[in-house]
Order: sequence, then structure tokens, then C-alpha cells
Amino acid sequence: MAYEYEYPRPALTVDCIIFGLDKDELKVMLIQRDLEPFEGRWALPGGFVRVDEELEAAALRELSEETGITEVFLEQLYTFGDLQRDPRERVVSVVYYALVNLEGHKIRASSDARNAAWFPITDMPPLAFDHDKIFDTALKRLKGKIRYQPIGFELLPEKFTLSQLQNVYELILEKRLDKRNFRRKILKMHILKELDEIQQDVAHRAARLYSFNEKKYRQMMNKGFSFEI
Amino acid sequence: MAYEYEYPRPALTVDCIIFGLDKDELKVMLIQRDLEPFEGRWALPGGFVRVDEELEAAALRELSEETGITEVFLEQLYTFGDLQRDPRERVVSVVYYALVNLEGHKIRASSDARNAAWFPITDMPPLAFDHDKIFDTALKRLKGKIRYQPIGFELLPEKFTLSQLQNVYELILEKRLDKRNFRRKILKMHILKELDEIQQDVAHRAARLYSFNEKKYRQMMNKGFSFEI
DNA sequence: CCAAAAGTGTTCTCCATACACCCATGC
DNA sequence: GCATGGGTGTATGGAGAACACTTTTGG
Repeated sequence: MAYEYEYPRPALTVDCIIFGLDKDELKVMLIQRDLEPFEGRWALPGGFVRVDEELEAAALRELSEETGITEVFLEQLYTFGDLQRDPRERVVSVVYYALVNLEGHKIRASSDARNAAWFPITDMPPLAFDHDKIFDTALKRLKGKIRYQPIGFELLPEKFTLSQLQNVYELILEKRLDKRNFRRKILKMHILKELDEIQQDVAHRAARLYSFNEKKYRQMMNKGFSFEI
Repeated sequence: MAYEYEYPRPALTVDCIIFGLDKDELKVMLIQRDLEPFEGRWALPGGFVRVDEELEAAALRELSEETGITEVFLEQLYTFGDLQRDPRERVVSVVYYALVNLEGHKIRASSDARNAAWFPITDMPPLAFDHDKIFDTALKRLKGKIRYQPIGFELLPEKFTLSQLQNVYELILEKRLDKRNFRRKILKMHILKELDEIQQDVAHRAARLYSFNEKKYRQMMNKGFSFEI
């Protein structure tokens, strides 16, 4: 079956840039291409948007096909449309970024035959298409956004310690934070629920666990509260 | 000439939401549709992306065709792709927002037969398609962005008074600011050039004129300075 | 001389920052 | 008992917020 249009149309794809926290490292999921162009190169997962499919649904589908993840923080990043970004034809790509925790979910590396892997953001291979540019844009967005929206929690398991949370901020902002000041600041916001549980299986004093109180956060947002680290 | 594809493709458009400052009011440019669907309704200017045209170039072309403006602040806002946003067929729209000054440039209301006009953001008519949603998104972005990026200047003529600048912030943030604190804060950043000129033709004491020192701003940005109101 | 907006300093409060030691636990 | 990270308080400086009057100019 073929479709006819009066004017040529750009192709429309979605790509996903999936950030995952693995112990003390921030990583990105990449897929090794098995076809030309850029055969053998690593690339962001993505694919065509079906004509009867929402953009976000397409991103979720790609994400689920590649990683098996279903519940995840997902947000539109930017739309990339440079004329030469794909050597085959004009392709405009709406890019979403996702934040996941690699310990909480058991994430399979890949669901199909393609080779998929997590790469530390400090040690990325050269990417196919304009995906290096997309990666830079995503990282910049992440750095900006984490300071004034509570997305740091999305990278952690539901229950986490304050040190883990601080570690997320230090990784993304690329600077050391003062432990006492960080704790005072984040606790003063009253958006964390202090649990009656402690860390397990660590070779030192076990830390208290907290969870993000999203309901409270929404209530406070509606009253003009503004998150800021 | 017709083009064939194996799978149906969504159509791709750009829309522009153009904010203009007119005296003490923030306005948006709208175009009255002369065709179905939504005949007679007001809508954001926009049109199809040509297959050999950059996204931003398409936005600039629409903008120039509708307003005659060529040099203008333009930035990608978001990509809207809801299945039912256009009743005729699946249309994905990459939306850009622009900031212009209505006094500096002589902006014609419209270049073609279509009816175009500026509407105060506080008094908008119901819009065609999902353009109400786009408008809300744009306004939210503007409110967020103006606080930490120097885009307020884009709405003013090259030479402006501090009161005019304060007025821009008050309009967009929808709150009154203290005159002395505002002046102290903005001047302390050293990103304004104090000109040897004063306001003309006002029925009261004439204020000093300033201009935005973009070069200095860039230099400071590279040294880690961060703008914030 | 009146109306309208320009321009200007000080005080107080609060928050960000800097900083070091003892505690609990597992091995 | 030792290594490892957990957990805690205070002092200081700087920035934001609140606040009112005089000056300049045109009409």
C-alpha cells in the first residue's frame, strides 16, 4: 500500500535519550546500528511515528521495545530537523528524554537482536546522525532542570538515602555540595517523607531512607512554592 | 507532481507565536482564518515545512510573510502532535515563539489578504485548533525564561529606560516590583550600557536611556555568571 | 504651580556558605 | 579496633525586601 501527497513530506521520527543512574554513575542507553548509514555506530533508540500514534506514545513504545521499561519519567526535549541530519532523506525527529533507575527496575539491555548498552556520560562513543548534538542538548537541559524541578528523585529507587540524593545532584551539576547544607535545604522543603526504615547490607552505619512526597509537592506548588537547589 | 511513500506520514508544520510589546501592553499576533476548518476563527500564523527547508527558516519565513519582520528573537517552544489537533488529517506542528517590539520596527499587520491583528494577552479570543493550549504553553515558558535569561530586552527598542524594562518584567511576571530594588539589581549585573542620551517627548522629567550590552553578557556567561531577576 | 515620573539609601531579616567532629555498623 | 560513611550546629557575610521623599520637566 502506498500513499500519495501533492508535496514531498519530511519523515517524522521520535528518538529517546534515556538517562539511568547505576550506582554512582550516570549513564545513557545506546544501540549499535546494524544497518547503513552509520553501520556499527552507536545511536539513540528511536523510530518512525505512526500516523495514528501520539508523539509521547511513540517515545514510550520505543522505550519499552528497547528496555522493557514502562513506568518512567518522560518529557519532550527538543525537535531536531537539520536538513542533513540523516543522509538518506529529510528526517525531523522529536526527541524525548527519560530518567530511570537501573537498580529498581530490572532493565534488560535489549529486547531484540540489536546490541544495546549503557554508557557513562563521561565516556561516550561517537554517535550516529546528529545524536552527539542531541546528547549535549539533553545534558544541558538536565543540568538546568534539576535545579528547579524535583526530577532528581526519578533517577533513584522509591526509597533512597539523603546521600544518594546528594550524589545525584553532584553527578549532574558536576560539583561537590556541602553535606550539611544540602540536607538542611532539602529537608526544609518538606517534600520528603522520612521512612521508618534504614538502608540494608552496607558495610557501615546504615542510613535512613526517605521517599519523595509527590502529593505534598503538588499541593505546595499550587500554593506558590518553588523548588530550588 | 505527487510523492509516494510506503507508510502514511503525518504532515509537518511550523506555527509562530509572536509576542509584541505595545506601550504598556503585551500582545500576540493572530490571523483570522478564511477557510474551513475554523473559518473566521483567530489562529497563530503558520504553515507547512518544505522538505528542503530548515525548521527555523520555515518559522522565519512565516513570520516575515505575516509581519514583515526579519530580525527578531526566535526560539523553539515545543512540538504539538495530538492526534485530533487538526480535524482534516494528522498534523504535527513545531512551534516557535518570537519576541518583537512594536514601536521599534514598523510592523505591518499583514502582508497578504488575510486579516491579522494584535491582541492583548489578557483579552484573547478563542483560538482555532489547539492554539489555546499553545498560547498557554508559550506564556508559561515566557514567565519561566524571563527570570533567568535576558530576553526582556528583546521586547524593547534598542534604547530603553529602566522603567520600561521594569514594566516588561511586571507585565510578564504579573506582579509589581520595587523600583529601587529592581534598579539596584539590574545595574549591579553590569550588562547594561548607560547611554549619554535621555528620553524624548515625555511630559515629565526625561529618563536616562540604556542599551543591553550583549557582548559583555556573553563574556560574563563564559565566566560562570548567571542572570537572574 | 501642578502633575507625572525619575531618581536615590538605609535598615533589617533571612538565607547561603563555610567549616569539623562524633556516631553507628560491619568486618 | 579500624574503616566507612551517617549524622549533626554555629558563626558570618551578603542579598533580598521593605520603605518615602526630593528632583526634574512639560504643560
